Amino acid sequence: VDVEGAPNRLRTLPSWLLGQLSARAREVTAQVLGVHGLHRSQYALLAALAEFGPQSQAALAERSGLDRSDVVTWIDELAERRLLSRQRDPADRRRNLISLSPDGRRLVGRLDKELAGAQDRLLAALPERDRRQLVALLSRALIG
Amino acid sequence: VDVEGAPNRLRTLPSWLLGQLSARAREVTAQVLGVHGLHRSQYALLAALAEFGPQSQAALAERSGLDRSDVVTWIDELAERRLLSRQRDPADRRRNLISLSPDGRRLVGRLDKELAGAQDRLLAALPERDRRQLVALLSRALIG
DNA sequence: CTCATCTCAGGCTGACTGAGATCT
DNA sequence: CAGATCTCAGTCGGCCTGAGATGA
Repeated sequence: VDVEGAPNRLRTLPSWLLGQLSARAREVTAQVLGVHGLHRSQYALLAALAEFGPQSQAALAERSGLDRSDVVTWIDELAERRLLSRQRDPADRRRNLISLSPDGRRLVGRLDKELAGAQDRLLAALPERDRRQLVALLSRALIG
Repeated sequence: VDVEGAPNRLRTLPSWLLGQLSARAREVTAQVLGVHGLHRSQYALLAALAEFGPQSQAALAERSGLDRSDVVTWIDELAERRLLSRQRDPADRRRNLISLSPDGRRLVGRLDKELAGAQDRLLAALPERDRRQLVALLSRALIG
């Protein structure tokens, strides 16, 4: 998409700019994760597991911002690839306790580096200082 | 989505932050336009027409960042509501010349104001100065 | 019984692809 | 002829809803 050729009404509209850049962000991250046969949602799940430890699918859905229904399917795949394990929680047998496997943990480390590279490509036009500024602004807009 | 409860790997990833804020942006703009029975894509078309004048559907697709196939359908609706007119271009009969109607032009003026209000809600946490900074950073990232 | 959790089936939308008809 | 334009049918991925089964 050629942003410069777009009408001023769009080129100056924050919501439109966000949509455009977010679309590019999707592409670069999907590309990186695709190499490992992973979906962006699956990285979110692995990230939540790496940082918060073993937990239920409901907790994972909440922390990764995914829908509980979809978590089922993503976890199915990850379990089959032995990146995590799914076992009934003995303390509450309604729950599945999801735990990252050693392979899963190693993969997260790899993905972190490769995703950092993807951000570099996405924000190639911005110097480091501006990238930090952008992240700060986005965070404040989301949290405030 | 609770951004603060998300894992650090996501909370600090530009692509993820963009995705989150862009999702909210979609909501607020879709809500505003929905009141007028319009889709976000249709506003993009009206904006391109308001700024660049009568033009072909292909030109509209290019400038609004939409797919040529989808433009057909959106224009169908807008034409039926008399917000624009669709007529064969006498100079090149492959083309449809799309022109904004007086009603269409009036509506664009209204939408501009209402969308500005939507941006205010989206970025309520940021003071005016930071909003300009955000727009500048997004533009530079997209253009560079 | 009520509520939480997981699972599955299906719907909806936006973005795209491919092919055909018309015209330059 | 090649190439541009418009149209339509259909696909695909991401996001969501609702209902059922199990268990606290």
